[in-house]
Amino acid sequence: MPELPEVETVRRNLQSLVNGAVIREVELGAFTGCIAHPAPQEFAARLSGQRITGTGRRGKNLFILLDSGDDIAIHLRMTGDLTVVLPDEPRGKHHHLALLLDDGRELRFSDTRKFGRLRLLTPTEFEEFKTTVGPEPLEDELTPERFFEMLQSRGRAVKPLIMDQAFLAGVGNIYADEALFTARIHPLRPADSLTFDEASRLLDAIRVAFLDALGRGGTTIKDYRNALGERGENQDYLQIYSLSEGEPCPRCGTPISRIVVGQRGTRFCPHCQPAPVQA
DNA sequence: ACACTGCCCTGCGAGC
DNA sequence: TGCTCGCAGGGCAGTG
Repeated sequence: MPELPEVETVRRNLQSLVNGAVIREVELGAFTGCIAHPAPQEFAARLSGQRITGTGRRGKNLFILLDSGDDIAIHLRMTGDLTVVLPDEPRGKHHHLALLLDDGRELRFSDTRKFGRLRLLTPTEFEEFKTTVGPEPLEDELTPERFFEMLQSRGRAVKPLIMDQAFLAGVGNIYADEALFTARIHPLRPADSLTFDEASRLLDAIRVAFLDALGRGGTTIKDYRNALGERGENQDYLQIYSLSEGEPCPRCGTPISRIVVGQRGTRFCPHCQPAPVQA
């Protein structure tokens, strides 16, 4: 499922593939529920004739900037897929939307599980939207001191907290497990119980996980493809997410545990990531 | 304000 | 072999 590195990979693809192109027409598929705002017909009408002037990203949200000043905000959720193809490319079973470009190519959106969403935002709506998303882990403004301070005021378990997009942008289930493993922090540790050293290690582990994955074109467990339809390679380098319960920890050999935290399957090493002490 | 639960949706693997 | 069932999960609405 696309998290920050995968969305950033797609953004870079789109930046080189469609920047400067004009959207001639928007072709709606049978399922228009993927267009969250405004109504599908208005969405299509307002996009037609617009030139793409750039791309952007905030956490897992991808932006396509238009010369009208509006932005298309896209969230791929679990199985959303954006690809740039020639018109003779057959449409997949879960094709939902196509932006027909003036050079003949198409920017297509497909999504098996129909969780992904597109919305067209005015500059005001865009600014408002950005305030709902937490800081970017890869930006320098997020210092270890600031991250520690953010954790200090929160009593909930650290894993669901770092996956909360309003708290921190871009971390999903895969990189949460990877980073907590690297930083040797149990996923159920209350956020405010982390020491400064642990907070610092966690932020660093998130950054390393993201940068490594970016360098390998993202993680493809099953569905993820970039805008060229290619798989990522980072799945071959995951430390713990791809392991099953009972398989040995790659660091110490202790059998890996699997629990459910905030409805998400969670892997950790009970030796390297000791459980919080109950009060 | 914060924390937590249920729901959306389809494909796939396990079990019988 | 073919069926049913339950699981996978990001974000949002609703609840406490």
